[in-house]
Amino acid sequence: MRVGTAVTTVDAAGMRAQNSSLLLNMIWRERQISRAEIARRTELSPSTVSAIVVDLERSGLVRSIGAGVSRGGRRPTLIGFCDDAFSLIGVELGATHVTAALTDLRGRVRAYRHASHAVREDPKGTLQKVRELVHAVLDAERVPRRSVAGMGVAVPSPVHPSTPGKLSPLLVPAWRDYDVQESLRSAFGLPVFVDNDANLGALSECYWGAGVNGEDLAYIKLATGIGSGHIIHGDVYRGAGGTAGEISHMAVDSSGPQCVCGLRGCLVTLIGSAALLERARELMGRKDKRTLTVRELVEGARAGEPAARQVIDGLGHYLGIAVAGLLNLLNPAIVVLGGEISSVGDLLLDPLRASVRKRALSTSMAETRIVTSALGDRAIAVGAATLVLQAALRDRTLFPLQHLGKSA
Amino acid sequence: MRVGTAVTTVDAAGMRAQNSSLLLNMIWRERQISRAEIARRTELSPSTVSAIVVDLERSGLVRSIGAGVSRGGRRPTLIGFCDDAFSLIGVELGATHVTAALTDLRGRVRAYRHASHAVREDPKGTLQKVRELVHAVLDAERVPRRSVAGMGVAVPSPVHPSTPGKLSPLLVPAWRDYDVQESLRSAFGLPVFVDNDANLGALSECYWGAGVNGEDLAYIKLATGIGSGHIIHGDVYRGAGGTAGEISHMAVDSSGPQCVCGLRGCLVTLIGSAALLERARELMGRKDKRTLTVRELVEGARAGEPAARQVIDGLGHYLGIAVAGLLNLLNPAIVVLGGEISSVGDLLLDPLRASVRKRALSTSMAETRIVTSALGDRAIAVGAATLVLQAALRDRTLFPLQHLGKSA
DNA sequence: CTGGTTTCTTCGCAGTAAGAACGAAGTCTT
DNA sequence: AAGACTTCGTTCTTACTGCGAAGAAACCAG
Repeated sequence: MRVGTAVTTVDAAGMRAQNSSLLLNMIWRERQISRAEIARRTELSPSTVSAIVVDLERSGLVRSIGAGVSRGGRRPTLIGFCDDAFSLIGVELGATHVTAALTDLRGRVRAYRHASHAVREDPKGTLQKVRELVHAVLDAERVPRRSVAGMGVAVPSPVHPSTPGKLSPLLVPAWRDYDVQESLRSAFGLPVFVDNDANLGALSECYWGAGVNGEDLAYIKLATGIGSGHIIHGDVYRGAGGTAGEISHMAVDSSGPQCVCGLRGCLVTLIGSAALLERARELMGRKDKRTLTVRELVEGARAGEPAARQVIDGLGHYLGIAVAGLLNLLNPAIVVLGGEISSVGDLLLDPLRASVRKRALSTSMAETRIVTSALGDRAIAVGAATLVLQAALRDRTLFPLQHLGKSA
Repeated sequence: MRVGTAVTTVDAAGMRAQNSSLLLNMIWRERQISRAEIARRTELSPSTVSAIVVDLERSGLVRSIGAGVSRGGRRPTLIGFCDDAFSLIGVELGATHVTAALTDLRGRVRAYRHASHAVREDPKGTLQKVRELVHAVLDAERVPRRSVAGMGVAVPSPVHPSTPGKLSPLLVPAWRDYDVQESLRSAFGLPVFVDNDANLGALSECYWGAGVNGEDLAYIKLATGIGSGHIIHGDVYRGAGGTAGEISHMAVDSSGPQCVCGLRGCLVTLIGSAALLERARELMGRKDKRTLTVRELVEGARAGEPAARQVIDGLGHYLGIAVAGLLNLLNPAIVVLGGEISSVGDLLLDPLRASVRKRALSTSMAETRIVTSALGDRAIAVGAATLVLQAALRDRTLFPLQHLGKSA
């Protein structure tokens, strides 16, 4: 039985590593902070704080950035985090596209590439495409391989904790013989982290979006399928088999339409992109016209088109049933809606909140904020890069050694 | 932003505390293990292991229990955990009853008391009753106050993390001015831990029941209301506001009966005890007879009564919808059903599993076991005591100092 | 009985954080 | 403007921890 206890043994070096991480995290969070303030907050002794800061300075992760305001005595030296000390790579594999982003340690995108590709059907070509895009973003900013801490990859499939590189053979059968993590690790010689796209959307929101200060966050990705990602105690929650958050086939209306999965009224048959566009076409009465896109639906709703508004209202209604269940079950501090359709903002939030209010415990509802994402279409790729950042802030050794010369 | 990193600073004493906890946990888990084996598994040096074991022996938590089998050389001395070193108190507050259990450090009940009481309406009398029952179980085993590590209390209400002693003013308004934790702490001078009953059922299963070896576990309590508790990474998950797992009003059938909450087809209106008994009465055609009990329903189902079987089938059907949603959302390793009705076993599990299979992702379904509880009606009280055990195994200082004399 | 193995303890060593003392750099009062 | 007081950061000593080598004890095999 392994019942939630620290499983890590500690020696002197481990003690230093732990305190060092703690400081690194604090400096990263605060952006600038003095040694004295760190000592006060951590309750570490001033001498210890100084010693660790020297370490961190030597590795190039932090540096002095001038004096702060006095508190009645000598002015403190502010220590700042070096956002540019290392770069991160985030890759997003969608159903039909591949993107790569190069970010700094503050989640800022310094280079970005996008390409359409039949990801599901063509693993080999996809991996080749990824290599091209990653090289492109690295070259665009002339970033040496040495200063990259690692690579995160978002995949459109659940990821089993014990085989992080493998995609689900049921959902993406063509990838059966491919290992995303292994092939990219050997291609670039970098640490590679893989996770589900919705999970990384959640991580992105937790770090750079609406989830700031929130420990427990739920993210719902509205797209072809409906996926959710959950941050619990600041960490992505993956479940025992890595399929936590797969809510496409949650039943919300037993009298709804038949789904390919065999059930009636699955979330995806009611509010998946295909269903929404189909409904919009019906209401607009333009069956003959060429394919409608989500973008057009969003623009229509914003322009006040009744049909588009009606579709969004329906989305809010059904999504509310699922969100209410999620609130009662998980009680997150915040629910963030992502995916292109979420850009309609309040047009979606108003009916959604109304629907949720009717169904959720008033206490859990009162403590939960429901918002739409403000991070845009790069959120997933940035979330992938964030996975590396998160790991490296915990274990400094992930930041490659460099700057071996003494910085007087 | 506090993004899931160790928030604890470490010094030399903290290092020892952490390693000490690690060893204590291992000895507790293994029941008996040699120093050499501990050193191999933890990768701590033999000298360190010996030193810590001396510490633990001095505090009375472990002791030598003879020699083990040789691995080709000197026979190892086995160290065993002293299950009787301290006692734990677990209290359960139900809607209409109060129970108190005295357990050892292995979850064995050494004394148990039960009393009916109008808990919801009478806070003052309830607390008085708790004091009586606790004194009774202590006296029954002649346990001195000194050897009790603490008291856990299960309450029929969500518990907000920041105010653990307060019950929900919405669900239990009469308790507005009472603080369970504070009043019992001052009454007994012991550490008091409070949590929701379903959460503690989950904890109980994780330690003593079906969840052994499972880190992620979901427990569903089938009673007047439907509550669920979740163990995530070995810890009770409470959510941001403490209301995680309140699934009574999860919507599973939009064409179902009207619920007091305003919605149609809430779980509780379909499978709450009242609904099940009502349905059974209808099917049995004995509207005139006196009130049916859950016990009678269980016995009827076991005896093969068609009406009872049909009610259980319906329970399995609806519960399956909720469990499927839970699997897709949280993907636990195991789902445990508790509450009196769950004692029908396979009669419930068969239709439940069939219902779930139709709705859950096949991958998450494949990895999840669904079982009924085997712990009986004391599970919640024992879970409350387990809350203390869990805390004390992490932080040894919760075990009160005694045995100050040298044990040569 | 002898050589090899395993277990556990003892002792010196290295690494870490704590704490006291101190100089440096400001602020504030007079 | 001068001196007292406060805060900041460093240096040095001390205490504690875990590690590793060495050794004693206990056991097995031939």
